[in-house]
Amino acid sequence: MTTFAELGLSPKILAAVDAAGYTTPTPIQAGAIPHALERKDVLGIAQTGTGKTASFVLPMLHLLEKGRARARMPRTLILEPTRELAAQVEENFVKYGVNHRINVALLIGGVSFDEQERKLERGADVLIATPGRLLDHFERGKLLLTGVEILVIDEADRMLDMGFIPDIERICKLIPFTRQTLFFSATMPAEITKLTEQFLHSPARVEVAKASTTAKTVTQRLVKSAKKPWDKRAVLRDLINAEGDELKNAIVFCNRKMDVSELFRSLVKHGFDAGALHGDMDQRARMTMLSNFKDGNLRILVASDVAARGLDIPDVSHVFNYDIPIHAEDYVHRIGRTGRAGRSGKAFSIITPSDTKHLDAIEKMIGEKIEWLDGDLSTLPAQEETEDTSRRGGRNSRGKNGKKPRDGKDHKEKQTQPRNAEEKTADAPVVTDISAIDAPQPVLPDNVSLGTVVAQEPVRPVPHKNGNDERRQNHTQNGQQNNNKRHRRDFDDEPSPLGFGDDVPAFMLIPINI
DNA sequence: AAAAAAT
Repeated sequence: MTTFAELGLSPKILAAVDAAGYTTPTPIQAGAIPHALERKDVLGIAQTGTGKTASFVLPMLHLLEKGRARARMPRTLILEPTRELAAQVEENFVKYGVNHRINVALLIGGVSFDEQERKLERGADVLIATPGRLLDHFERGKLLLTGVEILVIDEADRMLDMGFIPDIERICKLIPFTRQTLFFSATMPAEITKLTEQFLHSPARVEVAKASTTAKTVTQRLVKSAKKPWDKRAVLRDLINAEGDELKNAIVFCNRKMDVSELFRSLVKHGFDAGALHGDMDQRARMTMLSNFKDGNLRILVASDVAARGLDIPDVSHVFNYDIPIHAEDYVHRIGRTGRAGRSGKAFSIITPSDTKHLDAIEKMIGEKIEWLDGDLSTLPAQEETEDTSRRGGRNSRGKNGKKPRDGKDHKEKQTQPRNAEEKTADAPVVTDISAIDAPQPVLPDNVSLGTVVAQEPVRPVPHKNGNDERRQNHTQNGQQNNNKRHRRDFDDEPSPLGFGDDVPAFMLIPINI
């Protein structure tokens, strides 16, 4: 079996790898590193969790040992689809670069430009960036890409999903033809193949066996539930409680950011050690949540698919699909967060009657039927509910009289009853303001989870620019860094209006059909 | 039925 020493890496790097506790390269590392050291282009086809990051970080460190960076002219560039992934790659440079003197700059959105600019000015050996912020710096003239010797494009298929390909093409064209390109993708759809033909020069193709779609070490179960949020939340709480001490830490996936916030607040209210992670949260809160979870200071992380792929969170004991993913491949990515490195893991998916289509697609894709934990949907107690009130009725009632739905009679008994029952059991510290999730947070001691701290230190409201505003609105501590794309309601223990509440402008009540 | 990413 190959060792790292045989790959041709410098002594400094070997020492760092050794110190990090690694002795044997993974297949993608053994395959890609020698080619990368020969300055050849590499096309790496590998899933996350295969040691892909080190397969470009290590040879990059080797090649950076000669020469120095000049101001505003980074020597290497790594493109990542999400901010968390970019930050994770930076951590790898810290880990493997302990014996090197290299400047690394992380260019991601959601944080201030100043420090990023300072690092560019000082001369960066390695630039790790998400496409948007990189182009932003470029357009501001803070950055010259003409000195880039190595370009890494990571998670290319995900970049495609996210609509980044035009940005990637643009960035590639700004970098000299003579560069070396290391290109990684988990899958090779036609668009990605086209991109590699365009930007790679006779690449060495390194493909590692696709980790069997769902690791054998993961126990998968389906759990039936009625479709109302409070039903699903109760099912989830029962599941978590039933797992007891076996559940060391868990990621709970929701399909929508709003549901992440809602479920997070509900779990905290019910006394669970929970945190939230989604793309509309303030960047600092995102980072804090993730690092607390990684460090074991947070037991349950409720997340959108921002956490589904690539994030290196070792040793997650449980994954819950609070919502079954809409795209079958996301199921594999999500449950792949557990059962890593041969450890055992459990993945529970909550299934409601309207989820059967997506479930079928998932089972078809993974080529197996997933077992039900406690009887399939046919054993679900009948719901006397029909189409009427829950969605359309509720919305119309608000539209017509402009009242909050909780005041009206439109809500059935059935709907308010269980919700109240749930609320009564609340005994945990309560997060008093939704902006606590979305606004900048004070720096927290490492051993304190964000969920707990925000309960003690609610974010103070800041007056609106116009001063006279009594309506609820988003507030941040200093007016900057508001990533919210839509109005967020305050957290007040009650179902509250999602829109303007009582202040709906007349024109907004005109029905539209698009 | 969504999420992600520049502001």
